[in-house]
Formats: sequence, structure tokens, C-alpha cells
Amino acid sequence: MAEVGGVAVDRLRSFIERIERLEEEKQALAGDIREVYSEAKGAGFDIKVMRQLIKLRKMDSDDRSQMEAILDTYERALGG
Amino acid sequence: MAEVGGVAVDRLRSFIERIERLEEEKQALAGDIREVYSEAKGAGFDIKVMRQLIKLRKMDSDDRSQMEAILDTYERALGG
Amino acid sequence: MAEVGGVAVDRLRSFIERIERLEEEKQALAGDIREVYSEAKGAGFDIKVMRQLIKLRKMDSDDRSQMEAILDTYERALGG
Amino acid sequence: MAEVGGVAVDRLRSFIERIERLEEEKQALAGDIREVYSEAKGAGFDIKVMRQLIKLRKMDSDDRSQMEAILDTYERALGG
DNA sequence: CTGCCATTTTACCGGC
DNA sequence: GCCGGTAAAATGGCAG
Repeated sequence: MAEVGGVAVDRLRSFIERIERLEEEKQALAGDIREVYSEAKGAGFDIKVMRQLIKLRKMDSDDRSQMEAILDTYERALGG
Repeated sequence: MAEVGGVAVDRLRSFIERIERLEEEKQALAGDIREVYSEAKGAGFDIKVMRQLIKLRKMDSDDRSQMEAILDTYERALGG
Repeated sequence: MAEVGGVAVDRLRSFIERIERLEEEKQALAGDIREVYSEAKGAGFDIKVMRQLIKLRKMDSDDRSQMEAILDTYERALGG
Repeated sequence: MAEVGGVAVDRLRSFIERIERLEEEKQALAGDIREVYSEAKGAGFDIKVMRQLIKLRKMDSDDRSQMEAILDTYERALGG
């Protein structure tokens, strides 16, 4: 029964299990993050503000990456 | 036939047609945008760079909005 | 800096501003669409099902056998 | 500025950095998952169908009548 | 035709 | 417990 309707069942199962394992780990991390927020809230911080700050910091680093990408493109264009 | 299975058919149809009309207009604008890019390309500009520039400008304005949101939140928190 | 690369900078700026203007309008329409969905939701319709209906209507001459999927969804929606 | 609001700023920074670190790890896992899908695609599997399978397996005791939808999709996939 | 990017859709989380 | 908004996933479209 290695093939059903032309599908390599074992291979498929293997891929799916790898993905499921990784998603479990991902969910665990999501849980950890929630805990940290919760802990911060307990320490008197405002979760909403924290999320906003983190978002802003991420935006800034995205800005920097984007700027670098543009410079790269320019360099390549001038070099070519 | 104003109701089928408890569904107000005419009302539903009306909503759907409004949405479809708006989406048509949206698609028309997407077409306009593509034309401008195309025109710019014809004038010798690099579309990829243009997209990057526009993205960066948008990020900057998002940054500003986000910063304002944080200040708002702080103000509300301090005022409360 | 109006003269870097000849008059190109001004030309580029003009293209970019045209695009940004068009994208603003596009976003405004997206907002209008969201509002209609919201209104429909308030009138008791199932937004998810509406989206599928609209998608189907767009297919038209395309593979209409997907209608089965919509019907299934309806059944589920009506049954729930 | 370490003393604004007492020691609070440093405490806040610590929480935020913990969260950012965890989110980085989460993103890394998301990347791993994408790679597995990509590998599966290279092996000839249909990613869209795989996603649905995984979704179904997660439901388990939940409304399993959705299995019909998956089966429909399979039929369509096998037919195409 | 393939990979990448934007948009759209779904799912989650905090607030009320 | 529900709703609204916000972040993640997934699909579709465009450029190369």
C-alpha cells in the first residue's frame, strides 16, 4: 500500500508529520509569549502599549531593511 | 419569494451588488496603477525600485501613525 | 536636488505621486467594501458565505462545478 | 532616561526584549514550515490539499463533517 | 513558468 | 460570552 491512486502515502505522511511537529513548537512559543505579556501586565504594564511599542520597533527595523534593499538595487543598477 | 429558507433574498442581492460594483471600481484603479508603472518603465525607470520607494514612504507614514497612536494611549493612560 | 540625473528626479516623483494618489483611492474603496460587509453582518447575513457567493459569481464560465462547494457551505450555514 | 517612572523603564525593556526574542524564534519556525511545504511541492504533492489535511487532523473530535469538504477537494485534485 | 509580493481571508486575543 | 480589532496564513496576481 505504498501508493494509493498514484499518491506516495508514506512520503506524504512524513511531510505532514514534520509540519505538525513544527507547528506544535510554534504554538508553544506563542504560549510563552502570552505568558510574558501576562507577567508584564501583572507588573503593572499596559499590554496594548507594549504591543504598540513592539510593532513600532519592528516597523523601524523593516524600514532599515527596506532602505538597504533600495541601496542594493541602486548599486546593482549602477554597476551593471 | 422575498424569503428563501429564512433568507431575505432581495436584501442579500442588494448587498452583493453593491460590493461587486465597488470591487469593479477597485479593479479599475488597480489597472490605472499598472498603467502608470508601465508608463514609468517606458520612460526608463526601474519598476522594482519604484515599488521599493513607495513601500518605504508608506512605512514611514505608518511609523508616524503608530507613534501618534502610542502617544494617544499614553495621554489617555495619564489622564485616566 | 532637482537636477540629479537631469530632470529624471522630478519625473520620478511625479510618477510616484500619481501612484500613491491612486492607491489612496483604492484603499478608500476597500474601506467602503468593508463597511458594506459590516452592514450586511448587522442585518444578519453570514459574511463568509457572502464572500463565497461573490467569488462564484465572478467565475461565471469558469469551472462552475465549484458551485458544489458553495452549496455545501450553505447547507452547513443553514444547518448551524 | 533609566529612571523615568522609577525602575519601570528597564523592567519594560526587559519584557519587550524577551518577547522580541521569542517572536524571532517563532518566525524561524514559520520559515522551517514553509521549507517543508516547498520540499513537498518539489516531490509532487499539492500544497493546498496538504494544508486541508492538516487542518482536518487538528479538528479531530470537532465537527468532522467537514471531512466532506476535504474529500470533495481530493476528488477535484485527483480529477485535474 | 516560476518565484515573489500584495492582498485577502482566517484565527486569535484582549476588552466589555 | 461576544465583539471588535489585530496579527498570521493563504491565496491570487504580477514581474522577470
